[in-house]
Order: sequence, then structure tokens, then C-alpha cells
Amino acid sequence: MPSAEKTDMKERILQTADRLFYLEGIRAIGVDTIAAAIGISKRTLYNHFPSKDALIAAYLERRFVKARQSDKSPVEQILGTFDSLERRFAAKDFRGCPFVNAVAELGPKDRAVKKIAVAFKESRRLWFRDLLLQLDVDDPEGLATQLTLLVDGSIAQDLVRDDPSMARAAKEAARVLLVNAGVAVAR
Amino acid sequence: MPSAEKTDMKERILQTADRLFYLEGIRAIGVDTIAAAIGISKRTLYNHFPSKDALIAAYLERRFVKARQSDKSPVEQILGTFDSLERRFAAKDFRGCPFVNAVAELGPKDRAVKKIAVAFKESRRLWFRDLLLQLDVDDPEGLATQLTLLVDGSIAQDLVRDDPSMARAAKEAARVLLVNAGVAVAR
DNA sequence: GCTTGATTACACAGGTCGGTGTAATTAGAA
DNA sequence: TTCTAATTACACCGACCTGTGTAATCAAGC
Repeated sequence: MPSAEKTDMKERILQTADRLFYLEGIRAIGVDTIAAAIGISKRTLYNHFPSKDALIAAYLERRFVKARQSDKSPVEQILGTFDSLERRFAAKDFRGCPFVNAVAELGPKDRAVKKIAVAFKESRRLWFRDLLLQLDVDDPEGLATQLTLLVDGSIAQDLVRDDPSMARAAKEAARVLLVNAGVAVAR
Repeated sequence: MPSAEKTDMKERILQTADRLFYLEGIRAIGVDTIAAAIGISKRTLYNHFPSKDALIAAYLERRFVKARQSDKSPVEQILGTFDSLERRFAAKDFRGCPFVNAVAELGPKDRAVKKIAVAFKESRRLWFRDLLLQLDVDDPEGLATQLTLLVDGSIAQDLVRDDPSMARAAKEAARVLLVNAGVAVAR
């Protein structure tokens, strides 16, 4: 009973599923493909996940990474978000927001997928909002929402255009919104 | 040889394909489903379209509607875009941007789909840019890009959240960007 | 009435999909 | 060694998919 390898196997399956689901699409990748890519039998995969739906759910939950702590200033963290985005856009393995893609792929009926997608979007909005609260702006809730629009907008645009500069355009717009809210932004 | 009905048939197929592809997803809908929904045989569908891929292409091209003329002021047209968006969000048959969804569904390899998606995004950016040119702003190209980020961002957010107010948040941000560019915006 | 072209029903090919059943095999723990 | 649990190979199921072949039917123009 290799307890270490058992979790490793589950994690290996998840890693491969993550890569294939994200890069090729959830509907485009079958369980056989995932098993073959790892070099395990399909039976083993089904010993760790009861169904493909469960694997999809685990994939999305694993993508739901919490925002990390940072000692940078709130403004730097907010604007730095778009620098990170630009770096991710430039990577050739970037293919949009996995949650938006999953909702688009699986349709409006899949309540489970939509639920986690909403939770993810809201968590990022709250991350922005908490930073804005430290900046004493008038409407942190509304401004946080607007920043998420710029994030998701640049992601969607880069997905179809393959143009990482969309992140910089979003950053410029974010800067204008911050300045308009009375935040002192280094130029 | 019903020449009028022949084109009607092709249009009827396209209308049904549009509805089902958009609402349920391209991969989720088979040609049998489309034919059955119209009440025609699958053979008839294949008499009008050589393959499902051709039907998908026709569907996307039909979605590529040119921007209509308007006698409203450029500012009203720009901000009115977000009012239209909010109305579309509120409709229960709204399910995101068909081009972004198609790219997300069909993967990065489908060059044809990506091409028309890029063309659509660029046409909307140019529509914004031409309006901004009439307003004599400093950087019409960049500002037009930023406006498209707000449009696509609100679409993506509404897709997962089902929250039409995202359009209003985008409109507020757009107003700030316009004011910042020196445009006189009615308040 | 005859011709012509569109449409029909229907079977079917060839493939992929998610998921299961089963018996053999492996490897670690006792 | 012996027991146990994971993994393996592999066949198989039913469902769905895109696409085709065929022969019959229908309707309109001449």
C-alpha cells in the first residue's frame, strides 16, 4: 500500500488532466487520452476518480489558487497584476481563463462548473477590493469590479488575438481609473 | 425547383444552427439535433452544407454583423454600446461572445475560427476608433483598445455571473476613460 | 403527362466517447 | 512467505458522432 505513491498517482493524473484540459479543451480530451499520456491504464484513472465530471471538478478546484501575500504596496500589487498577465500572455501555453472556457464549453446547464467559476471571479474581485480599501478610495466595490473587467477583457482579447500587449492596454486603463479615484500613482 | 424556398431552407438551417450552437455550444450540438429541430432530414442539411465545419463557419460569418449607421453623437454611440450590452445581458438567451466561445470550444488549432474571431474583434475596435477620431482624442487607437477590453470583460463576467450590471460598471469605467482623454461627457 | 430537382426515410459505416467487468500481475507489509 | 491492495491488459457495452448511399416521394415547370 504505497501511501505516498497513491497520492502521487492522483496528483499525476490531475497534473496531466490540467495540462490537456486547459490546452486542448475539456470536451476535446477524453479519459483515454489522459491515461495514455500518463502511461497508466484507464482503469487506474477510474480508481481515483469516479467519473470524468469528478475529474473536471477537481481540475477546476485545483486551478482555484488563492492570492498570495505580498509586501508590496496596494497600488503596486494592483498594477503588477497586469504585468503578471502580460507575462502569462506571452507564454505559449496560455489559453485564456480556464473558468470562462469551462463555462463556455460545458454550457449553461452545468451548475457545478458555473458555481466554482463565479467563486473564482468573486475571489479576485474581493482581492482587488481589499487592496482598494487600503487606498481609501470612494467606491472600492465598484472600482474593484471595473478592474476585473479589464483583467477578463484582456484575457479574452489575448485568447483570440494572441496579443500580450492587451495586458499593457488594460494596465494603462487601470492606472487612469486609479488616478480618477484619487489614488497617487507613480508615473 | 422552388428557388425562393431553396434559399429559405439554407437560411432556416442557419437560423436553427445559430440558436443551438450559441445557446448550447458548438460541440454539444450534433447535425442530427439541428435537422430534427427544423423537422428536415439530415440528408437535406448535408445538401446545403458539405460538412459541419462549413456550417460552423457560416454560423460565425452570419454572426459577424457590421455596425449600423447612427445619427447619434460619437459619445452617445460609445456609451450607448454598454446600454445595449446591458439589455442583451438581461435577455435570458444571452450566452457570451459567440467568437470567444468558439475559440474556447474548438481549441487553438482551428485557424479558420480564430481568423474570423480576430476579424470580429478588430472590426469592433475600429468602430470605436473611428468614433474617437471624431472626438479628437490624443490616442484613439489605444483608447479604442481599452474600450474593447471593457466590452469583452463585461461579457465574460456576465457569462459566468449572470449579472447584467457588469455592463453598467463597464460604462462607468468607459466614461472615466473618455473624460480623462479630454472628451466632454454629459453627466 | 413528363421531366427535373429537392426532399424524404432509413440503413449503415467507421469512429470516439464514458464507463465497466474481469482476471492476471505486481509490489510492499506482515 | 503470505496477505493485501494497487495496477495492469483487454475486451466490451451502449450511446453518440459525422458523413454517405440509396431508393422512394413530392412538387413545380414545360
